[in-house]
Amino acid sequence: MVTISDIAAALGVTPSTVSRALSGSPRVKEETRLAVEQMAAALGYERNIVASNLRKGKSDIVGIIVPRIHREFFSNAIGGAESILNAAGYNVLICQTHEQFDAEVKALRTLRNNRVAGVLMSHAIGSMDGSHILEILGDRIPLVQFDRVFSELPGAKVINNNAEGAYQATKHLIEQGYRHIGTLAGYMNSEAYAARLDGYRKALMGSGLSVDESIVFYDTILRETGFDAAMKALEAGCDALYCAGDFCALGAIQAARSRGLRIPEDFGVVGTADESFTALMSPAMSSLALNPFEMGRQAARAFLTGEEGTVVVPMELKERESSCKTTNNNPTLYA
Amino acid sequence: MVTISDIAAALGVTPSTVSRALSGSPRVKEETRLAVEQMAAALGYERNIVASNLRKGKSDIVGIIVPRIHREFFSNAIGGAESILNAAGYNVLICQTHEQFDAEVKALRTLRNNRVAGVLMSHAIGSMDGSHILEILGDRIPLVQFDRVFSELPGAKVINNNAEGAYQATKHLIEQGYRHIGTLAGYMNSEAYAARLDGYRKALMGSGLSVDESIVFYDTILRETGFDAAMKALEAGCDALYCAGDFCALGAIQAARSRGLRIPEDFGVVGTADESFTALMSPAMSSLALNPFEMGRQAARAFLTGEEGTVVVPMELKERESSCKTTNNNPTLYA
DNA sequence: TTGTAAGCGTTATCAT
DNA sequence: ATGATAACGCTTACAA
Repeated sequence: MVTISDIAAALGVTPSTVSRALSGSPRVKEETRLAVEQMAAALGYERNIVASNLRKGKSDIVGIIVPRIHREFFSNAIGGAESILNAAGYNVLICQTHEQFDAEVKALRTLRNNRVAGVLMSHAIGSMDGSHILEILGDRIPLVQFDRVFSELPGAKVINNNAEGAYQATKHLIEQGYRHIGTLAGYMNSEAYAARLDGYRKALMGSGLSVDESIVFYDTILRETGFDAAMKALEAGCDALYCAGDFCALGAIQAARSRGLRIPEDFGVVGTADESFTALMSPAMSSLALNPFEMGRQAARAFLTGEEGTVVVPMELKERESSCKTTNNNPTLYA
Repeated sequence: MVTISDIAAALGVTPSTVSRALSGSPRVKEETRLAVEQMAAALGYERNIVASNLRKGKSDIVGIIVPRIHREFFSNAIGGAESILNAAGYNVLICQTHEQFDAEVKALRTLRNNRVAGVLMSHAIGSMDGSHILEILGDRIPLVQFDRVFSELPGAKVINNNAEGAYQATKHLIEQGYRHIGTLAGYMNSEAYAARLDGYRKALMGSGLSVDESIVFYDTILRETGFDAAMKALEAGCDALYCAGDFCALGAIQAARSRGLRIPEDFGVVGTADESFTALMSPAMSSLALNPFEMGRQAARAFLTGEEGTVVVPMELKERESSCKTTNNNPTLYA
């Protein structure tokens, strides 16, 4: 591997001059800068970033920790962060925790030991609080939390406006004529799910409908548990469900079908996350989109600017067949 | 940040001793090793991997270059590679090319300049050959190509047995009673698609059916182009299509439905890639799975062992509703 | 404008 | 078993 010393030797100057020339310092004669650049090209020189980073005491790598990259939400969030970070000259080191506390600790240590410039993270379900994050990163490595955040930690945060989104989704169901609307609410130890339940309640109350706690179902985010909860909801006389996830919403649709109900005529469903299958299935499922790409962008931007506030990214209701018995402006993709 | 010198000073020994103690050298007295370890823990020391790597002239980072991480195939392949590499003490730096040659060159340079231990890659559609790869990585950074490979490059390769898989998929359609089977074949400048077409042809010929070139459609991998090609196939009297992708297969199903045909009774479809929507839609789509997780694992293993051969990962036909007019052992998820 | 020299934190080669 | 020293490749005061 050719180094700046090789270039210096070939030109009869010192490594410092070469270093200055290559890093665009003004304290170099135009003539020598040209000579250095030409020689560098001729020898096929490429700066050793490892050495450069060691000397400068900083890194061009930003670590991103997520539960699993194959979840669309996270891969899109990573894509959004990357688009901003690459443009700013940073590279991205991605770690998965598979929702496990131990893996999260290991990832944090790895990033710290690699002296990354910063960490963007969405914590594992297995992490009950953020004390380990603070302890490992210290106050030298900036942290930006997104989606799954520990409010008690300092630093920037990027979250969705879950309450507002769920409010809109529920209001949409009301406007479509559904009158006994339940919810698959998810896990209440997650701030995001709690906020969605809040929005659901506010929408009902705001429309003069009562909140029936017997059709609020907790801890249901999988298709299977969504199916079971929806069966109970049907027995309780529900005619629609706002679901805090897409997979449990899918289960709800299957449950309604197993009872011979038509969707959306007899039963309405809105999911959350806008997973790609929701638009492809038949009937196409309405879903509250999380805008992960934008969340990733905002997280990256917060890292770059160093602003420590909380950024709220709007959600967007995708109205499709499964909840539109009145209007049908978003027909299924199936002709 | 606490360094080995701090530990050394605190114990009245030299940095060399501390370094040896911490890296498990046998040339350290058990007693001092213990003292060093305790002091390291007490001071909260963590090895500076950047410095270590510079000195050792190697890195614990493996670069992975893919077109886009949000494609399920690639995020799963990355997951597979990561599972092996993390266990072996490596970390993973992920770069996306968005299918563009320029971005691929930039990614290769970034990884080279970071002196990564190796590169696992699946090249962009925009890369017409692999000369830039060889030129940038040289022979110092080991390269493993997976899925999209340039055969002419040296080094390890991991590919699917596309010909065999497409053969099985087409044979399955024949066994289900379809008799005029066309194909949406994809791009012939990709070795993977060419091999699939080959398998399709062999299956027809092996069953005594003739290959009708008028129902072999090229350059169709999107839903939209799949729809258009399928319409032509229907006019030509096709009763089934083997599709070299899942999205064009979705288009084909939509085309058949738009003509009032029932699936699978009147028209059979098999896609390729086993995208998750295929199992969720109705009718559930049969698809030839690519086993991306296993491909990632094999790519990582090839890097670790240094073996330079070509590993062939088997594909797996997922028989679902869209192609099973005889048997229906894989009903749709909708009850 | 360029050179000198020190140092980032670690590890390897000597020597003791 | 430990210490002294140099070196990995680069950057940056400081000096000239």
